[in-house]
Parts: sequence; C-alpha cells; structure tokens
Amino acid sequence: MTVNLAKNELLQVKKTALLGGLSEDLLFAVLKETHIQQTKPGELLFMQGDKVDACFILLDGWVKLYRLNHNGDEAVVNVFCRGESFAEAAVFSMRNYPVAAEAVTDARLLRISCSTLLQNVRDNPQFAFAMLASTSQHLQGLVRQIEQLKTYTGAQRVARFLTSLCPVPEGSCTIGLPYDKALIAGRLGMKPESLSRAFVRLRNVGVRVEQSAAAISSVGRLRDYANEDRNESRMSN
Amino acid sequence: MTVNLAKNELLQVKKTALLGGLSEDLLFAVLKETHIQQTKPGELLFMQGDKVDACFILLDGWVKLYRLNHNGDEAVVNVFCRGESFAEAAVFSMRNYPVAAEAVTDARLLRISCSTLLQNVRDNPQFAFAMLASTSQHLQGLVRQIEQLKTYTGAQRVARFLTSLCPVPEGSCTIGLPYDKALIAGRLGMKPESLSRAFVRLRNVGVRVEQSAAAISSVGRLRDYANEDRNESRMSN
DNA sequence: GTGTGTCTTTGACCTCCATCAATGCTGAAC
DNA sequence: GTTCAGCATTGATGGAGGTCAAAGACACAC
Repeated sequence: MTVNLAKNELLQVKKTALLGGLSEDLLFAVLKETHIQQTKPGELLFMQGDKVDACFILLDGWVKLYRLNHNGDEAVVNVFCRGESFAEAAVFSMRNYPVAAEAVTDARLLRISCSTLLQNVRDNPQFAFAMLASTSQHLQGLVRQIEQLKTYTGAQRVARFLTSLCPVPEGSCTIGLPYDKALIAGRLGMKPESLSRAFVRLRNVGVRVEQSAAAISSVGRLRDYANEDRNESRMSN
Repeated sequence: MTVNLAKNELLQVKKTALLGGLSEDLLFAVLKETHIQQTKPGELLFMQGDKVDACFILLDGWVKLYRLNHNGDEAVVNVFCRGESFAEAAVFSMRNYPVAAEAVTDARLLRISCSTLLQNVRDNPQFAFAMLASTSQHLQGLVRQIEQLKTYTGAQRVARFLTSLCPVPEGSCTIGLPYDKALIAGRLGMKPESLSRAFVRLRNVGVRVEQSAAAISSVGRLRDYANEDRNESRMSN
C-alpha cells in the first residue's frame, strides 16, 4: 500500500525525530507500510485504555492528548501540531494507551502500526535509535511541563506559552493563538476564566490579546516576566 | 571489569524494565561492562546541563531527580528507590541531562556508560526493546504525575502517595515514610508546611502520622478520598 | 545535664485560582 | 434583519496553598 504524500507533507514527516533522521531508503520503506488517516474536529483517534495498535505522525491539524480521571474530567497532557509524532512510546509498553487522543481540528495523520514499529526496531538499529530519540524528546517535554506546573503561576505559564510562539527572540511581534482558549487553558493547567484573567495581567508587560491574536510589544520583557520568581512577579502587577 | 553483585542486588537489577527482561547471557554480558558507584547523602550524580555519559540502576538507597529554574529553586521530578533505573532516556537525546540527580541517602548504584548502551542497542534488538519499554514506563509515570498535579488537591495527592505505599488493598496498615517530609512535599508539588497541613486533614479519613510512620485505619476509605472530585472533597473535611 | 542544629508543626496573613453566575460578543441559521 | 448557540470575559466569593515567623520536637555533640 503506497502512501501518497504531498511535498509539504513529506517535509512534515522529516521534521519528526521519529522518521526524520532516517536514511531516504529506510524512510521510504517505512512509509510504504503506513496509512493516511483523516479526521474531523472532535474525532477520537484512540481512547485511554484501548489496546495500543499504532502511533501517529501529524501531517496537518492539531491533536490533543488527555487523561480522564475517575470523575470524568480531563487533564490535557499535550497538544501536538504537524511535524510531531505521538503515542510511539505506548507501543513499547505493550499495554494500553495511558491517554486518549482527540483531533481538535480537521487533521491529516500518518498512522504507523504497532507491527511495523516492532518489525523495524527488530531489523534496524537505526530505527531503534530514532524511536529512542523521539520518546526521549517527549520525556523532556513532560519534565519541563512538570517543572512549570510546580514553579510558575498561571500568568507566567501563559507568558512562557506566548514566548514559545514568538518568531523573534526580541522586540515586538504579533502571533496567532494556535487553538481555542479553552484548550490553551487546559494545556497550561488552568480554567478558561483564569486564562482570561492571566491575559489581563499580561497587559502590564505589554501583551494585548484580541480574538485569536496576541500582540507582544517586547518579547524580552515577556520572557523576563515568565522567568521571575513567584514573589517578584507580584510587583509587576 | 567484573562487577560483584550480592544476590539481593542482582534481584534489584532484575526488577528493572531496563535489564530485567534480558536473557541471562545478555544480562551478564552487559553487567560486565558496568561499574558500581557508592554515594553519600546529598552527593550529586550529575548536574542539569552536564553532558550525558551514563545511566543508572539503583541497588540500594534513594535518589531524587530535580530541575533547577532561573531563580535557583528546584522542582522535584521524581524520586527513585532500589530496583529502578533512571537517565536512560537522556542518553538518546544525545545532549545534556535535562535534570540533576542527587542521592538523598547513602546509595549504591550500577553505572552503565553511554557507550555501553549505544553499543548494545546497536547490536541487539532485545536490548533496544528493553530500553524502549523502560523509557515508556518513565513516560507514563510523568503523565500520571501531570494528571495528578492538574486535577487533585494537595491532600488528595498525599492520600494517593500513601495508598501507593500500602502493602494491602483494603483494611488497616502502618507504613513507614520512605524519605523525609520535605522531599515528600517536593515530590508531590507542595511546600513542607502544606504537607503538614495535609496530614492534619487526612485525620478525618483515618490517617495518623507520627514521626516517619503513618497509620491508616482504612486503605479503601483513603483511596476513595484520593479519587473524590475536588468539590466533594471539601465535604470530607 | 546543656547547648546546637535540623526537621516539623502551627499560626497569621495573603495570593492565586476555581467556582458559579451574569453578561458580552460573534457568527451561523433562518 | 432576528434568534440562538457557543465562546469569552467579568464580577463576587471562597478555598487551597504559599510565605514568613515562631515555637516544638528530636538527635547529637560536648
């Protein structure tokens, strides 16, 4: 089964740590065994507890990973965009998905089955390295997230989130918010109301949010605010 | 260089996902290339930002992984005990350690060098699977931690922590706290003072903490409390 | 015994954030 | 245009937990 990837989609695949580092030959050999999957907003890719049967590379759109607790409310674990892979680590736990995955926009994905992954790791150390590099990257992302939840206020986490979206390291810029505010709030471990109030606070450090765009007058100033001690941060408000 | 492991220490090694699943032959081949490392309390195994040069298996004692932020305060990412491995994922990021590791007790560790790991993944798919299984397990631990930080109160996280230490699924028991309260607090994302107060709250659900021991009158009751919705949990107090 | 340092608890206070409710805004259907 | 749904903001309120300071508890050296 041959996959037909647009030039841009191939570019997205090459951005991933999972397949991006492979030799052309190996890459195309792997791609032959994958499938394209299209989703509508709100569509579930897999549920928490489902038997693991594939991992994914996002070619376009956004996907959220979240965990449901006993009472049915969800904790967003991560939100992925094109050029990122997810669920590859779950394959090697040989169990069930520890999270659920839901498309939050129309999305186009490359689906790589369990057996393909296992086969390739078995046959090819190069592929094993790629898998390990990729999961290692995810691990670091989670570590950073834990650090942020434990040491920064909501407003500071929002500031970090915004700076991470800025195309420039200094000066001013305007950025589009990548997905709706309820999801941003969830991703940052807060409620939509609190996010709203965090935006209000950030006005003092030169941030204006209107609709789904944020105008930042000084990226450096915003970064400084994000890195301040919890206590100092009070002063800036 | 041959490693001399006591029988009990070999048992600890076999408990890890990293080396525990290997065939005896491969296991001993790998062990030959490892070193024993002894540490005093407070001793650093590596600092955040150090070039990665090894991963570790804990044979005895406790080690904390933590992340330092700009202002010098630390966020505890995890605390490991014997029979657990850590830092193996960092090896494959090919960069620097994203966290620091510090022994919190006298500790005895097996140190496995980068080159040994890389070599074995290259030569042996069985080993690659083990590495992936192990990092996958760590990943899940972090996911669970993020969920807990985002959805449960401090007292509930303490309750979860205690139930995870209970040797029985129901009924009463007394457990020893594995390390000092300041570290428990850090691990659970709270301050020592808040931990103290959380213990006071848990008296209502049958928990008495004295010194470094906790008496739990009903594990089931404690678990129920830990799983309650944030709002209901108010009632129990 | 007496200090001395460390860990833990308690109190007072205040900030951050969740909650609940009301209102405003925007865009689609008609 | 009007209506309606869905999202976002704002206000009022209360609880959770951080901060700072003080006091207790305990171990250990002397």
